[in-house]
Amino acid sequence: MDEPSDLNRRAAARPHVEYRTQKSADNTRAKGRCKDEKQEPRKLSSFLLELAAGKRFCPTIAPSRLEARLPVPILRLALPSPLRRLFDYRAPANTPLTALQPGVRVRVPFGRRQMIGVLVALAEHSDVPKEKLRDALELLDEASPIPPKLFEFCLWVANYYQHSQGDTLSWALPVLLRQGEPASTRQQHVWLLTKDGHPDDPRLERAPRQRQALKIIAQHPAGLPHQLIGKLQISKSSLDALQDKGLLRRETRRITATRHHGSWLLEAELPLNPQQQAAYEAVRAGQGRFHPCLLAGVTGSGKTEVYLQLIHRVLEAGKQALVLIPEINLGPQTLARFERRFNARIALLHSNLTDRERLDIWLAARDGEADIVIGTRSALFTPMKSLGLIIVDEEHDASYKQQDGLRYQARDLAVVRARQEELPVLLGSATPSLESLHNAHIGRYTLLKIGQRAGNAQPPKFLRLDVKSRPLDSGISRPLQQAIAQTLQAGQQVLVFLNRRGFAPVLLCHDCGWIGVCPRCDSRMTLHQRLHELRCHHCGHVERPPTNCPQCHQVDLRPIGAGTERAEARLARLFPEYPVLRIDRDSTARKGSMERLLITVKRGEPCILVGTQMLAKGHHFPRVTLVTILDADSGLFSADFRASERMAQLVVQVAGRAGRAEEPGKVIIQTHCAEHPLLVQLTEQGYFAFAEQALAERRATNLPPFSHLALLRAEAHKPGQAEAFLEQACLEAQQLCRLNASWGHIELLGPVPSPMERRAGRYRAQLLLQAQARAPLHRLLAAWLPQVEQLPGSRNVRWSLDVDPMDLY
DNA sequence: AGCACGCCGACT
DNA sequence: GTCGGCGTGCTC
Repeated sequence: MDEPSDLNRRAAARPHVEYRTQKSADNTRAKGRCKDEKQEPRKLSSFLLELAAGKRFCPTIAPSRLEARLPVPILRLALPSPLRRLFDYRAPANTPLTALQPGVRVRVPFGRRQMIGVLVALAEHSDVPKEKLRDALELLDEASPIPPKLFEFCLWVANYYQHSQGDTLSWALPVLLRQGEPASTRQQHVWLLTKDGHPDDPRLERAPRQRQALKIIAQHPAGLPHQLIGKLQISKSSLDALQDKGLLRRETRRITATRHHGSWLLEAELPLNPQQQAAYEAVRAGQGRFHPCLLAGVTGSGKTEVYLQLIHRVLEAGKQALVLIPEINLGPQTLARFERRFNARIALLHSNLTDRERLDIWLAARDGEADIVIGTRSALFTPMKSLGLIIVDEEHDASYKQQDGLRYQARDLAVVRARQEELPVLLGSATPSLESLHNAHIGRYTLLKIGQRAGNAQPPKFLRLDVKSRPLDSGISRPLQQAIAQTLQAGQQVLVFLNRRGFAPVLLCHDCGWIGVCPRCDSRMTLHQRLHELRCHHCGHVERPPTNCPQCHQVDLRPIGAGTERAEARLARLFPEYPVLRIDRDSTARKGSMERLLITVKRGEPCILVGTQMLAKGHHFPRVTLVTILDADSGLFSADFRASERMAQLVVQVAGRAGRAEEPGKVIIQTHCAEHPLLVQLTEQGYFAFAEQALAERRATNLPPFSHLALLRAEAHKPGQAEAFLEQACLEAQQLCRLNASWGHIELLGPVPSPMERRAGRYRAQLLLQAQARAPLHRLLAAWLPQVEQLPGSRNVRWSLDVDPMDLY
């Protein structure tokens, strides 16, 4: 054999196929089994093995004849359904075996609908009774549209989070691919002159429109894209006529993004300080192998410059970089910075893309036509032809965890993907998560610290302001008011941080004690005074605030506590000569209003910025020299064991907005427990000292990262229903644990009602699983979930499993 | 999840 | 009389 045929080459290149010769390992409870597969002329399995090994090549026998002698293989498909199993189908008639690569999409009948599934495995026969087995309708791809490594990654993810494989693939693939769109780079029609084509052609003397059209097209020697025809006032009929005369031709092209040649750099790289340099060298040293690094750099230490220079090296090596950013509007800002630096094809995946644009980027990245891909957590599922580096910026950010459906943690998965693709991965943050710090401590990640700020910027000074038994005026104590006044008088800006929207979190009747509660949740409604509304922040329920108490009909209804709206109003009265700008989800709801507010701040005149955590992220306020945190206590005494970690991260991130220029910043934290060890640690010795203390507490209480959690949540319309379901599930789990004591110990905590039992009209409960090691937990989950799915109550409750939950609500 | 089937209340 | 409520069952 001289030339390997296309058929043969494809078979040899095929990734490993899970091939089952005997009865499938799962699906064992299927009632019937087909046993009449004896008459097959030869074993399909041996043929497949030879094919996979590239041995079999038979140019004289047409593929159709070859297959005629083989039994029809069974396709095991992942279908977009929450059911945690694969579905078996007979391959469509006359399907060449070589076309059956894992990852190809297959259109199948499912119930009385059609669906598009993804081929996961081939099998010789199925455990499904013959009469139930149906024929697949068609294969949509010649080869897997999804690169084998990414495909494997998706299956890994499905397994880890105990999510349906089909649903996981659905999440990971662009919408258009799930809908059956061809997975090839977009085609484009362009118009070109033929070699005879010339605007001076005598035949056009009496056809001015055609002549004009030809002139325009002549100006585009590379071809004029068809979409521009309308814009340039060229009519379809002129084009037809010109084509008939043989002056014009149409060509179909793949749209390819080509890079302008030359240097990758558009601007000079900044010099790195020794710590930046060390971090840069350390990551570089890991090129081409799995090398997870945690870059812990204080705010303003120039982490981004390290990223940029590392990416530069990746580009020079002819590879691609994947950059994950949190789910706030940092995209445009990041993109702008990258575009200023690099002459490269940079794609930004953001929420406003059309399905078509998303598919185009997906394909471009897959085919190596994008050099850098920037995006939020879902960008982690972008196929990359030759990935060289993954960066997760602000790795501690909560938005990396998806909170519904497939509840994945993109930061953790970035490390998994890097391990699988043998790449360095860089997690960066000024306030690393305790999980990542722990991983660094035990040597799983390389810890890289940048302690100094770039330039001459001074770190801010922290001050704990004890407000015990001091009156709070809309949440603001007298000493704080004085500090604000001084700062404003000195011509500087003040940032007031309060992580609570609205005017007041409670509306109380002073006469009878009535409180405005949400009719659908176990929660109090927040008063929004300007909107004249009582809002539930948990379900979105809105009502008019009453003028009289609904219970005693008196009129003395008082707002208790303070949110940003109240702080803003109070500050505006206290400091009428200075602008007070509020930045939270309510004040920036309208498009562009954030930008307008920021323009005022950037002008640099003294002003007060009041806001929620929106203020803590991304934006820099060089003229802010005083940061005040109105309430740090909620972070110290929450039922949630991660509350203090989040509080510390927020405080440090907010503080990082101040004192970036020459003026040193000051941070004042109002608290009722100024001597709280965590707070003292944080303010006097910094985030890393705090983190050590917090980690020691986690170790002592056996909480993550020193143990591993999974949370089974359930909610139902009737009270008690969710708990009853979880009780059933718990019994199953106990039984599994008893039968498999060798798996290792797993603690079952609950079921208990959720901390806020009723939410949006549903009663919620949860069952927590805690294990010392990952493996026993996952062994249990894998055996348990199929049982939970079968539970009789599972129809009446909405339930979901959260592996590595971020909050226990 | 979807989407059927199936059996009981208020309405053209 | 039927339109439609959500309980139960199934999807290879």
